Amino acid sequence: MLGAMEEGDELRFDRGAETPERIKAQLSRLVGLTAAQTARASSDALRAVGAHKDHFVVLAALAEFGPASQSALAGRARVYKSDLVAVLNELADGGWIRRTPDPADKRRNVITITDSGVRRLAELDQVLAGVNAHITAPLTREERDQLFALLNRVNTHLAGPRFRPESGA
Amino acid sequence: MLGAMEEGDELRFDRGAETPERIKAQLSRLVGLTAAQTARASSDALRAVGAHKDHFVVLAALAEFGPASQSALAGRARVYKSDLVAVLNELADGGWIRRTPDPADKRRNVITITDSGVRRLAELDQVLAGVNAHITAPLTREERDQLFALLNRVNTHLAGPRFRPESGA
DNA sequence: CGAATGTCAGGCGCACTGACATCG
DNA sequence: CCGATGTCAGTGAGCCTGACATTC
Repeated sequence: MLGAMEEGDELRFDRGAETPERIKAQLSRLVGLTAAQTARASSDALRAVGAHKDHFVVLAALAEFGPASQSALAGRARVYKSDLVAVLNELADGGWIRRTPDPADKRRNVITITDSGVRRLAELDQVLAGVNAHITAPLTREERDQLFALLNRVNTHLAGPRFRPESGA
Repeated sequence: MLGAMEEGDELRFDRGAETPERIKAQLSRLVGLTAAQTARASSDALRAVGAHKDHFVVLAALAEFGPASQSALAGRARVYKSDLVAVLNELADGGWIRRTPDPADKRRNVITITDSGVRRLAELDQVLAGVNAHITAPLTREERDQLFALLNRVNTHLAGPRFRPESGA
């Protein structure tokens, strides 16, 4: 109750930013919840150059694996095929990919990355590298590598189960 | 043109099977984007017990700093005051907090955590500890501590600028 | 008067589901 | 017929902005 609180001056800290140390500590115990913060930084930076996360991921998947059908692409880039449609539209509008019907299977489109798409990918890659640099500014080089290594393992571990952008399921 | 894409590769991932290594590597170079994955895990787990992230954060802020006005609470818990209203309604419905008008300042409400609120907080804490355990399963204890320490620093670094749930701060 | 407080109404982006026509 | 493919429509939570009445 109010017992713990002494005549209303407890509520008098209106100006800024006390640092809730313990809350922050608890929060960063949550890998996930802390994460949201940093996720914004990436998507903000991408938005600044007119892209989304999916643009990057899809272009990367194309660059690595070559042309693919949309559903294959969805699986690789871990994007829902329903969302992929819009992403591909945008990428096609930018001239970064080409979407051509597959003559061998009329249900499919073959998605190909273009030369400017490769350049676009490099651009986005650089943007994201900048974001990472900013995010990890207080860390030393070794610590940064360490962090990425750890996140990579966590990520790999989580990737297996749990995610199925409408594969067979 | 279809050369790079073979047949049954599609979406078969029993144990991270068709996991695009380089994409994953690129993704986890993005602290932020990797983050989104893990964030889901936390909010899913919280939803399973009928809570959101904000429930946890707000209760934690109350437990640590004691009773507070809504705007002070918003600043501490880093929640928008507009969203806080609904959160407090839910927490009040659960009997976890009490919202009483401040006699000294009729604009304000004094938010107090109840005994069952403290218990609720412990419950949520445990839920999240479980999530963390799951997320960081492949890591050793030292690595896990290391990861949290690094994230904590990153978090602290990012917390300063960029965020101001309208407490003017 | 200007500033703060709580509240409500909405917006935007993102992960996700479901249905549907078409084709193999 | 069964299943895969691409597409569209729509949900729901999260983060965020803006306005507004009341009180200081």
